Amino acid sequence: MAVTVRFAPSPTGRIHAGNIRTALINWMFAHATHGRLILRLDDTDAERSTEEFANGIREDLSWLGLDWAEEVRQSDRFTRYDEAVEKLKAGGRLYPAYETPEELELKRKRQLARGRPPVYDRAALKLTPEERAGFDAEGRKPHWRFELESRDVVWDDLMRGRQHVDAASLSDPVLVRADGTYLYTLPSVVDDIDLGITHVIRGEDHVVNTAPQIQLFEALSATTPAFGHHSLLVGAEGQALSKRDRSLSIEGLREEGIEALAVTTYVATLGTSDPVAPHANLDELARGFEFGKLSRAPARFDPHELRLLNAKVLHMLPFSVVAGRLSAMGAGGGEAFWHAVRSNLAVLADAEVWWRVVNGPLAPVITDASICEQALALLPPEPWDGSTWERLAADVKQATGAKGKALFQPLRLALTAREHGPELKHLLPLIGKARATARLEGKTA
RNA sequence: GCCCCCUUCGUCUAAUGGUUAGGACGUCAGGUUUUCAACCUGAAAACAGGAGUUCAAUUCUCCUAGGGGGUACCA
Repeated sequence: MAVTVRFAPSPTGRIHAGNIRTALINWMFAHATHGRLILRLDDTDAERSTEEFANGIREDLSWLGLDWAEEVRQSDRFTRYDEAVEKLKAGGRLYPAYETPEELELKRKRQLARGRPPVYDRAALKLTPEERAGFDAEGRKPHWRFELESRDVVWDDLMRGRQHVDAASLSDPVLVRADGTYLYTLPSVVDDIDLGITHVIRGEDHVVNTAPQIQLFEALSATTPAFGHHSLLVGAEGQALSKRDRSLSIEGLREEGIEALAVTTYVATLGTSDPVAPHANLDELARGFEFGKLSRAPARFDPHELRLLNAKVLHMLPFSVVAGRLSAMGAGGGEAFWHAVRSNLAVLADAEVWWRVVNGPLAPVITDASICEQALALLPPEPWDGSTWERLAADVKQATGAKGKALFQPLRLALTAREHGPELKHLLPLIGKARATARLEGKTA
């Protein structure tokens, strides 16, 4: 059976590095197996879900180059969930409970105080028909719980190996709220069934959820998919990743000028036995993907390391990939320009500075007028190429007797107005004779 | 509180019941580029702690500590 996986964010916020890891693992697995990735928007919570966030998620995924074969949203599928509810009621697995959230909270506190796990006591299961009728007559609306079978639930996790969860230690999950809306559990399972999901790949925060979900698949007479739970990312200090940390949001990273490929490469190789090193594209990343390479320990997401990787990724990007963005920022210059400056960039936007150096206008910095004068006089006729600079430097050296830093620093400052930068050998032909002449004369050009 | 998972250089990790515990990133030093970056070479740098099993434990077992996750009418 063809692999079908899904990435299921809830559009109640923008996605961050941790979500992207889940998305990326799903994408790489689908890609490597020629399977399908479905984007599922878990928007059953109408209060907090917005179209704006949904757009933001699509935008972030697209920017990263993670495409999906199909999109579904849970808010379109309520009739399917209603049908599943009927089936579960008919099977005797769904029961109404009338406790208020406050009452449940109190029960939990009492259990905790006695050193007991806060597991629902199933009081509602012991209600007589008369008692239920009484609550209904009062106008109290029940919420609905799924009655778990008290047994050890076992599955072979794609990343963690054989897992056991004792369902007897779990509360019967609420599937339907008192107001009739759905919680995450049932829609997720019904969607996985209807969409033919073969592998549920998500973060380890869902490990325990898997037990009730497996029982739900069974109660709905469906085949259970394979499950895989990856470890979660933590921050540079080992702390849990916060959804509010903007430096970790995909939007924030993009605004900072980080390359999409740097983000995907970093997140895909972090916490794996592969070195964190630049890759040419997503395909290459997907080719190396194996569940077994993922460590079970949480990995640290360090923005500083990401920036270092970003520079390396940038240095190997071919001109064709950046041409459009360079001209969008007003830096023309073509391939020669790109190759001259790319290894001096930390983020692509830095190219703009060098474009001005090459294209002007630029006010030169004259620190040694006589060297500049000599250079001016010795400027050869165009066309200029990669050897022009070396000849010029040699000629000026001979004419002035200056050498080393005393020779090169004044020329660099006059020609580029800064102390550091790409090799003048590559820069000089791009600057051209007209601008070089003017700058050596101390004029802005 | 209870349950599950995890712990090897600063970071991501490899390997193994007997190894000089390997690699990558970073750091430091040298080279190269008469600048910076890039590049090349080299160096420093780790088995969380304690018991036990064993001729031998980083590796197996237990305990402790630390980290992560779960324990919702969140997802």
